[in-house]
Amino acid sequence: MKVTISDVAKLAGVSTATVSHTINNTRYVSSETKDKVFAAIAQLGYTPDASARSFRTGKKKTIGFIVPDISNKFFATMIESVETYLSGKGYHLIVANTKEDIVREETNIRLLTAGLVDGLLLASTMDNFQQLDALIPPGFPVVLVDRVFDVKKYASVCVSNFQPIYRSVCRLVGKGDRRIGIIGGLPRLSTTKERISAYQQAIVDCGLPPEETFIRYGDSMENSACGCLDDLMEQGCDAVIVTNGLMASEAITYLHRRGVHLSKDIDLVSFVDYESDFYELYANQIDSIIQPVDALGSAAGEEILKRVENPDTPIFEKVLTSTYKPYDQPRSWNHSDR
Amino acid sequence: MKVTISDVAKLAGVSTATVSHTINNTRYVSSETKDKVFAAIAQLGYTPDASARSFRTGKKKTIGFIVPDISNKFFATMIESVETYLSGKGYHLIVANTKEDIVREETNIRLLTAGLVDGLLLASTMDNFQQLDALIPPGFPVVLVDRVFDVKKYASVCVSNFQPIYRSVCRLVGKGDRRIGIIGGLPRLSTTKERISAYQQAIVDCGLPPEETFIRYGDSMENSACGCLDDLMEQGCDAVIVTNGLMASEAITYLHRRGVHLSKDIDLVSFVDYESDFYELYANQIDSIIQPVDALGSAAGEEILKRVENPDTPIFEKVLTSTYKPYDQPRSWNHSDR
DNA sequence: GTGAAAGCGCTAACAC
DNA sequence: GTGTTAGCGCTTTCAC
Repeated sequence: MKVTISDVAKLAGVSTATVSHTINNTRYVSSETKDKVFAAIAQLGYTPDASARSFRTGKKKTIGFIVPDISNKFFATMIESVETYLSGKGYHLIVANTKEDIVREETNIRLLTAGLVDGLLLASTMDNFQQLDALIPPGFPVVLVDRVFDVKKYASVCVSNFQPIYRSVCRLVGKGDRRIGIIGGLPRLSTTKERISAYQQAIVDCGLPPEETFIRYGDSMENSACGCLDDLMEQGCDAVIVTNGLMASEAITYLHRRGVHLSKDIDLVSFVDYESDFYELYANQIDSIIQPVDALGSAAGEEILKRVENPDTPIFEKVLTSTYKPYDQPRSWNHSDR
Repeated sequence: MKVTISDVAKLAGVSTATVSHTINNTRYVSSETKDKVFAAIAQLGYTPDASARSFRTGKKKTIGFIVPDISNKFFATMIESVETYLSGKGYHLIVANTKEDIVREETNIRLLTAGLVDGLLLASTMDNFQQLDALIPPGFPVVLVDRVFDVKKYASVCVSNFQPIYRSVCRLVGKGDRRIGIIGGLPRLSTTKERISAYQQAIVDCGLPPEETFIRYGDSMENSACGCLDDLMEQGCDAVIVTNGLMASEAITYLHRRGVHLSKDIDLVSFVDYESDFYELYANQIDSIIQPVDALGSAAGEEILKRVENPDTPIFEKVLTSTYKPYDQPRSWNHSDR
């Protein structure tokens, strides 16, 4: 049978209040009493019931994290770092995976916010902010991660998308490339939009003719990059920018199989997932944009806990910067590049 | 303010019992009453509080899954498939990541079983069964996943490890290789032990001299394979078996960088993570052992729910089989190979 | 066909 | 320094 706090109290010869306070260090208890309580706990093998506790306090000590694709190393690594951060603070993490499916996301938001978690980290696959907003109970702590919205109602933690893509284009142009294509993720995502618009602006700024057909969109998941790549190569692109690590691996694999040589036959720039094997293998043949995944994760953890513990924390966007790693540092100026 | 079941009852002009039964379809309610209740629910925007509910019923509708390494695609994919299975049955999944750390595993087992989840899926990094067993509350539903123990106290879902490794050795020998090395994962894991012993037995059966130094162990995580590989190559191995997909990617990358050609300079056999890019890229140069990850995941989900819903379900081991994919099908017999 | 009411195990006033 | 006790929101017996 389940052993409860009153069993402990009875055996220790004290009240349940004392047992509770002893366990939680929440008011003074004399050391003799403490000893008795702990002895009773040990003897009975008592473990406080987490659901009774969270029911009573309203605190679950759990954060939900809704990710679009757990098998994408970018998110897997982030989950890892969020979890490490949270568990250091005594919190748990519930992960839900939407596979970039809006309906799955809706379901999960509803379920998680209905008393399962204290706060929500959300890398949303939605594009309609109203739709999202309607699902969040008023006042519920939410931090958007990686993907944001125009309406700045929720705090967010993300990575600057504009600068590295802009720079990519400039470098490619400087290298002599004139037909520069780009493969984006799902068009509805803020990350995709930002990256594409950085590309467009850079193309114009560099004096190249804008070609709508050089912009191709994948689905941000596996097995969507090759078609785009085919398409761009058919159009005679001499350089391609890939805006997501998963699609980049695919692109590299595909080019390799087709016997296309990186940086000789075609220039590639890509977001890469740090420490992934592909990064190691091709780091010297492509420009890499390395996102600070671990930092993103802990920042996300930090922000959501702030808001769980103090709901009045002001809204703001935290923007981290990626590292741009040119594959072949050109003769450099005397001063730093960044 | 929070809207509760009695607010709904009041507005609908019925009792809380009726509201509860209406929501849960748990006894007959006339359709007029139902209508009133649903109208009130809609009007107030009522959502039943999950923690009150699970406190009351003792059911959390949540399963915990403790994995050793979430950034390993094998486990990431499995999480995905477990979650898909569970959410179809109205259950949630809490994932905890141990990074192959026994202490983190202990902490997580304790936390999850203390009222957070109804059942536990466990891909344990422990080797001492007693230590594990002591952490599980008596009667708590547990299913071991991928990694098992000699003592068959808990149900398990895993993949046959012996046969594919044994076959690997035989094929390599048939190809003419005589110095066959193997890189295992953490030595304490059942998967590693089974694979190594399959290797040893096959070596002996094929009449090769057993060489202890041809057996090397990584840590089942990233960045541990290269050292082992170096070592084996220094010893003049002409073939290497890698027993885990993550380490295989590394091995391939590393060989590539060192300019060693697969299947020419060295033969490689490896567990690969299906659909990973490396698989695509090198499938035609190495023998691959493909584990049925999705099937593992749904089997794990199925088994744990069975046990959550009926604690008396008999213990048994479910063993799935991997697909062995020779890289270069030799002229084959008329009948099937398997 | 529906209501009243007793708790589930715990925490936290409030009281002494 | 410790005890008493009122609920948290829900489900579910028992009663009508």
